[in-house]
Parts: sequence; structure tokens; C-alpha cells
Amino acid sequence: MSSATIYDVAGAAGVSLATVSRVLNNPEKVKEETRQRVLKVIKELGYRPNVIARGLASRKTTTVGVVISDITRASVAQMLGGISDIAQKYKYSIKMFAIPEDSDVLDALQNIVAEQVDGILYLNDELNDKDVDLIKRMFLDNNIPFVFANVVTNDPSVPTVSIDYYKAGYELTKNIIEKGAKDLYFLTTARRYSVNDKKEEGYTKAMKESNLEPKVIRTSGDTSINKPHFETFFADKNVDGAIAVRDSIAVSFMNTALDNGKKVPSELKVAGFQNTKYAVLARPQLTSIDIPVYDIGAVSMRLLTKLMNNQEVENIRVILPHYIMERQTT
Amino acid sequence: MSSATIYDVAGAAGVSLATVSRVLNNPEKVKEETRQRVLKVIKELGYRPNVIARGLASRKTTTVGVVISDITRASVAQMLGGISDIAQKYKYSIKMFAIPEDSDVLDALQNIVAEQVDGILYLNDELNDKDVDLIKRMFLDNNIPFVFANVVTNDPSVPTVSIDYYKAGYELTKNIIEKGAKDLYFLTTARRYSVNDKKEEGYTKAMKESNLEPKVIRTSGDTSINKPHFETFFADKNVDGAIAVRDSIAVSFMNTALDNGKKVPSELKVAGFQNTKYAVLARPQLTSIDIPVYDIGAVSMRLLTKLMNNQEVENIRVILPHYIMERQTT
DNA sequence: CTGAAAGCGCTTACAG
DNA sequence: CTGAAAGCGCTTACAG
Repeated sequence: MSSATIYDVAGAAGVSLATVSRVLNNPEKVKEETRQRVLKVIKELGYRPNVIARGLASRKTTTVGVVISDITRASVAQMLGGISDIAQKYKYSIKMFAIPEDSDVLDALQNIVAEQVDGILYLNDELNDKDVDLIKRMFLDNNIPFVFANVVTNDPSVPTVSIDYYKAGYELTKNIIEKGAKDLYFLTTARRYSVNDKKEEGYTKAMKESNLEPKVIRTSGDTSINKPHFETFFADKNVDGAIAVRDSIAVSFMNTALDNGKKVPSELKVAGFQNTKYAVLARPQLTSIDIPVYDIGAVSMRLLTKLMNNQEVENIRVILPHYIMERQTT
Repeated sequence: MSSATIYDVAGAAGVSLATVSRVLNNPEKVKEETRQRVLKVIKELGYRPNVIARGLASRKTTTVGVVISDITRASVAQMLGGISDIAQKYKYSIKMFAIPEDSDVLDALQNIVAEQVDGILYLNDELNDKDVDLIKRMFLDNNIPFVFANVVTNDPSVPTVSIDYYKAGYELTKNIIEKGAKDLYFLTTARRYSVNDKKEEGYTKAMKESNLEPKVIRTSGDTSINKPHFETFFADKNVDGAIAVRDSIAVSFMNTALDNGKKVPSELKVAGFQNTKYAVLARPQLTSIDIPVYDIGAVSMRLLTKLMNNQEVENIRVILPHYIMERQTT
């Protein structure tokens, strides 16, 4: 039942444990013949090195910590998919850490550091620049490589993979203005954080360029709370367009509009961000900014492997391309 | 920068490292006064035990492996949420293992075992009884506790947490028949596996009880492939009802029906399984079997902790309650 | 209640 | 190219 150890292999192959270790880690240093003999025994015994012992001896765990603040976000699963695929390729394991809502983030991160991960991936959290700075310092103090995935910050020293949210917000707004919207609203989350702020800046810029008044509505990310909020909206406001920071908010807004007799897209144009399944399954199908979520995960993980191995990295702030997926709502 | 070790603490507190270890693991064995002194030093130095060294020495890693075959499934994120919350409560870390599509599952599991996890959670995979049996034997051989979450099997010795899919399928079908559907189809995945097979059995039973002919359509789980498939459907078939094994399939079928001029629910009743956000955001809103996905994750993890600690478990096959969330499509 | 010592299963200079 | 030995940072009988 309990699996074979390196001693068992050494004994059966008639070599020292050091040689077995070399066969696994530095095969070129072992004579071909010996190597084959050891490899044969390894296979026969079904030996797999105990990664914990290896981790302690080598001070490398080949494990990365993935920090997730809100696991229910639609993008998390896809991002994890990208991370996982690349991690597998480079033989890294993934330890997942969900940070509970109202906990001390820095303390939670200390614990993650104590887990001896070789690097940390910090996923699309609702962080502002100050938060990022605090977290960055903590990682630096502990000398642990890190990458922020889908978190934006102005600090040029922070490794980041994301899209240009400012530009995306700008382009999407321009696009909808060109299609005729004038009373174009921007629906964002109540809580302010950098990713959504960037989208909003782009929106505001585009509106002003067209001499239109930016109108920002802050609402809950929770679609079930949105509905009553949106209901009151149509009673007292003129509105012929809406851009929401998430597809789910866009769809929920659109559904309320439809229930209130608005025609989409002729009377009201709607668009979202992320291009999730919601956008495709909605009727009419939702126009949305396509964000390469899987790629953000994959590229982040790739960047982290380079950082962990002290490889030369030309650019630690990667911007991935986005595009407007135009559908029936605009 | 590099954090303090147990030696540093012992030195600063004027005790042996054994005592420091006891303060952490068996505090009742240490004199109050000594304990306080050690605790104070621990806090001052910001000492956190190296979990890798602890794992090697104690042969317990307080880490569980979570095996996920298809991370893009809508339910995975929620299930991970439940798992994570309970794991945190019992101080377990989570290592995530995505099993690549066409890989050798048993070999992948061997690797997970080599990671020295204390237990394994196997998430809602598309497994049949034979697969489950193979996997179970592997875990047993390696003497590692495990729980299958949202996987059903007839083997009474396999710890499982899920809902009664047979009953759910039966009840949902009955419900829709009572509302008048006669040509009621069942849309399931091309690949056969136990969870969907159970739903189908329940459907078939209910249809036969009402002297209606069961009609099962196997289609892709991929909604983008479904559409052309469904298009041909309305050309040559009478259909006044459809139950799909997933919400996304149900919505995609309904949308095609709507495009083909069918009225929902008067001419066609539609229902799905899982009660995801898709069901709520769809128009008309979809009737669906509510599956407590978060709870399945949480209860699985709780069960696993008991198994890992050799606690008495009254029932290793937990069935959680489900209900029919009736909405506008039926 | 506390300490000295062995051991967990590996890696890695250091000799040879 | 290979082996003996130290060490990674802990836990845990065993003495006292």
C-alpha cells in the first residue's frame, strides 16, 4: 500500500540514493547504463518521488498559489482553465486560496507564503491602486514572485496581464454613439475598483468627445438586486443606450427594459463586457467586449514561470487584445 | 526577508524546539507560563511553521486534492466555493488538479497521490460505474480517503454526495405531463454517463406510467453546436415539450424554437437542470431543477474531513434535497 | 513539564 | 560517474 521510497529503488538497483536522485533530476550526470537500470526499477516499483520531501530538501515546491477573492465570478473558471493548462505543461501544481469576503487580506497572504509556494497568481480582484501597493510590498518582503491577472494598476513595477480596459470602454462607447445613442448610460458596480474605473474613464472620454453628458449609475453586481433598481429607472429617465461592466448586468438591465416595453436595439442599445455565455444565450443576443479570459490565465501563468526561474522578461505588463463582438443589441 | 524558523523561536524564548512544537500542536502539554512566553515570541517574530517540513515530519499535509475533469462546467465554481469554505474552517488547503481531456486518468491520479494529499475530492465527472470502480480501487490501494461529489454510482461502498437524479427526472417529467405535454422529448448528452442516465431513467419511467412514448435525443454539450442540430428538429417533428439535462442546452433549444415561431410555454414547454444564472436570465425564464451545488461541495468536504480523521460516519452516501423551480417556460 | 535525539524522504555540495 | 554525509524544518516517542 504505502508506496516505494528512494531507498527501495536504490536498494533494488544496487546504487546509492544519490544516484537515484540524479537520474530524476540531472540524468546527464549518470552513466547511460546505470540510468537505464535505475529507470527500469523505478518503473517496476511504480516509484514516484514524494513531493513534500523533495520540496523540503530543494526549497522548491513546484507549486503556485492562486489567490481568488470571488470564486463565483463567471470568468474565474475559464481563467483557472488557462492557468491549469500552462501549469501542467511546466509541471507546477496549483494551490487554490479563496480569500473570504471580510478577512484581513495581508494576513491571509502571509499564510499562503507559509505554504511555501514558489510563486503567486493574484486573480481579478476588485483592487484599487492602494491595495495593490500593499500586496506588492508583502510579496517583495517575502521574496516571492507574483503576477496580477486581470487586475490593473498604474505601478510599472507590478507584473500584470490584462486587456486595455480604458481603450475597450472608449471604443465601445464610440461605437454605440455612432449608432445613434445619445442618452447613453454607464452601469457599473457600487464598489469602486480599478478595472471598472478604467472602463468608466474610457466611456467618459468618448462621451465628452461627442459633447454628450456622461451618466454613470452604480448598482449591485448581484443581478437579483438589480431588477427592482432598474424598474424605477424607466419611469423617470430618458435612455436610449446602456453599457454595463458585466454581461450579466447588461442582460438583467435589458430584460427589465423589454418588460417595460422598450424595443432593443431600435429604442435602446445595450452592451456588456466579457462576452460570456450569457451574452450568447440572451435574446436579443448581446453585444459585448470579448475578453480573452482563458488567455489571461495562461499568459499570467507563463509569465510567472519565467519570474520564478529568474528568466529575463522583456515586458512584465502584458496587454492582451480585445474586440467588440457585435450582436443584436446594438 | 526569509521567515523565522522554529529554531529562532526556541532560541529567543529560551526553550527547546520540541517545546515550541508542542505549543503549536499540543498546547495542553506545556506549562501555562512557558506557553505564553513562546506565544509572545512567535508573534514578535511573525513565525509561521513551514507546512512542508511539518508535512514531511508528521506525514499529514492538511491538504486535499480536488480533481476536476471539466473546469468550464457552470457548476464547478460554485462547488469549489462550498469546498473552499469548509476546507478553510477545518484548516485544510486545496490543491486543484484538472485532468486533461484525453489523458490516462489512473496515471494522473497516481501523480496526485504522490503529492501526498490527505484526501481526494472527485468532482462531478462524466463517469460511469466501471470508471468509478477503477478509480475507487486505486484510492483504496493507496489507502487514501476520497469522496465523489455529484457523481452517482450504485456501489454502496463509495462515499458520494449528490441529489437523487432519478427522482428529479421523474418528478420533473410528471410535472410537465400534468401541464399537458404529450410529445415530450428528453435532450441529453451524446456521451453516456451516470448522472444523466439517472435523469433519463426517471424521465422514461414517468413517460411510461402515463402511456407516453419516451423520446430521447442525444446532442452535444456544446451550445454552439446545438443550434444547427435543433434547427432541423422543428422541420420534421411534433414536439410540445422538452427537458434538457442542462440549463444551457434547454435555453439554446428554446431559443431555436422561438426563432422557429414556437410559443413558449403555450405550444412548447421547456425545462432544464441546475437552476443556473442562465435559467434566470433567459426569456421566458426557465423552469429548472434546483441543485444545491454549493452544498454538494461543502458537504463533500465535510464528509472527507471525517473520513480523513477516521471518524465514525453514519452514512457515506449523502443525498441532498432538490426541488423544481417553476418559472415561465412550463 | 521539558529536552535530546531520531527520523520523515528527499537534494546537494564534497570527495574520490 | 558514484557514494557518504549533511541538511531542509519540522514531529514525536523516549527519558528524565
